[in-house]
Amino acid sequence: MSDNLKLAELLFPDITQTPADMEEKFPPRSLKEGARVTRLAPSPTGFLHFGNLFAGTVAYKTAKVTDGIFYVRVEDTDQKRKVEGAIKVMLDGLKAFDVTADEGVIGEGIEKGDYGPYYQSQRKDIYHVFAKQLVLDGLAYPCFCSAEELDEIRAAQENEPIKGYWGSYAKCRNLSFEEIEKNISEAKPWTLRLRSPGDMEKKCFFDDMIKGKIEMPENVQDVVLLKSDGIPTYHFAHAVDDHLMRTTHVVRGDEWMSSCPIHLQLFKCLGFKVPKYAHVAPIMKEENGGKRKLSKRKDPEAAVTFYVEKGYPKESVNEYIMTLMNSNFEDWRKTNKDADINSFPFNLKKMSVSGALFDMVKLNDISKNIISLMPAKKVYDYASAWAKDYDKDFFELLTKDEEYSVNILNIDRETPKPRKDIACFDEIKDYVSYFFDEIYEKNYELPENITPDMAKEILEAYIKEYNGADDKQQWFDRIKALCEPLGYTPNVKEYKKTPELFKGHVGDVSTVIRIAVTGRRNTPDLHAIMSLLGEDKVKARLTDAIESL
RNA sequence: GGCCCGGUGGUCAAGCGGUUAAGACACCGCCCUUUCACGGCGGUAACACGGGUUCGAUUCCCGUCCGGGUCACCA
Repeated sequence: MSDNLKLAELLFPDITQTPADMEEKFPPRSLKEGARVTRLAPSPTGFLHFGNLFAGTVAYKTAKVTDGIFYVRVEDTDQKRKVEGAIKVMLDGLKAFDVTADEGVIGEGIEKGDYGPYYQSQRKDIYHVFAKQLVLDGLAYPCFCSAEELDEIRAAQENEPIKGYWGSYAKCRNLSFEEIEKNISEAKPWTLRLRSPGDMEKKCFFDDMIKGKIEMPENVQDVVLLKSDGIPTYHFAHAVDDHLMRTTHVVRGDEWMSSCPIHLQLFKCLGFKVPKYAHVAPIMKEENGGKRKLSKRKDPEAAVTFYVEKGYPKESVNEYIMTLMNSNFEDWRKTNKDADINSFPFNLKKMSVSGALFDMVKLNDISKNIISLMPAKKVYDYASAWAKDYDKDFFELLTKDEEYSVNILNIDRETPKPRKDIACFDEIKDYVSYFFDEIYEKNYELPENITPDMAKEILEAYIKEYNGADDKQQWFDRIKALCEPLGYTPNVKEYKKTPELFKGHVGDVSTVIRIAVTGRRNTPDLHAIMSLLGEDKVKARLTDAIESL
């Protein structure tokens, strides 16, 4: 019995299956030519970062445009970082923006597909099959170094160009079988390390779908494959899982770029075909003129829940993400106004190589456009669904009289040039507040050229003339008729020519009325507002204004 | 520090040997207008720097500077 064989049996006595068994159990997928298999592999930290959504969307679209498979795998190999309910937070966040998995972890504790389990913590035996094979091939060995010893090694490597467990620093690399056997019998904890066949003089290459051709020195580090608890490190799990789950395109953050030499080597040692890589640049945030990654701690917008809580429609966030992903998306959208976002020909190769700054103003612009194009009923449905979860009181108010609310939201909507006032549903309460006495806040602050007496004079005259049954033309004619007797002109142009002849113009008169009725100087179409409010309420407000001024 | 990657207006970005260097957001002005929006028209504003290669470089090469990533029994 060779030493490798003895060692393999010593380390993995219970593993009887072979890599060939695994190949048979998880055969290549029969998908049509060109179909890509992608995945999102988050670790369950209880926080879904915008970057996860972003990378997830990239992976999702990549699969969708090729009629492939997008699956979710949970990378829960770090026991120390486990958080209760994390899976739900993650899946809810993805689902809120239509990133839904075809396979893998599709719900808390719910898995779908033939390539599972999709929780890494449940794949221990699978990893061990390949770990054992590596030992058999002389490509892996147990390491008994303690954390302290590892620290010492690091400390000794201050001036070494290549750090880590390699070369003469790899103390356990050449332990004899007897030494190992002794350590094991003494129950010393061990990790399994790769016996790296790398040559630091040689380069390794790969062609990244986003970054292009990359050349790096080969890996020479004897990286840890299995931690002392027997659970694999990211590197090892990545190789085994993405191979066995038949991932064709590994979409992940570009912080992984630098470990590619390790991954390439691992695939080679395991006899796996290397998948295509697509390393996505992170979304950045501006700070003191510099750039840094969107930070979970500092930036509320780093959390996907932020967009849900603010009430951004999923369409808005998705469109914004698309503009960041493929900058030709905006042009496409311009010529395909009503097309389903999924019919956009997303192209991995058009992804930006470096990280884009997150632009809230742009998101708002996109969102305003999208909401402006929605029918009032849809805005109502979205807004009330949002309010139900995030503003209970407002929800009651908004849904008390659906027709009334829909009509409010319909002002200046469904026209060729709809208003673009609302970016997220969180803004609606304020936007419509003057329609509801319960939340209406009066504010009679007048423009500088209008004194309270002038305003009072206008309102007193107007309240006598006001008729709730007027159509828009009649309504405005009546306001105009008010002008001259009070010393204003109904003609704005005339006023601009000879302002000294008048106290003001129709605009001033209607502004006073607007303020009295809505408590604001700027609103959408006043006639529509007053019609919705109804004669009684309008009169009450006018009266109140006259008394308060 | 070693190794990677990147640097076109304030932002997102087309262009990749010869262009008046697109477009979008933001900003400014004008028009429209009872307010605010919307819409229309116009405008300000960019190839990090220094060397090459070339008839010609934003585009190719080298260096500098700047920015980002990474060097764990974390992912």
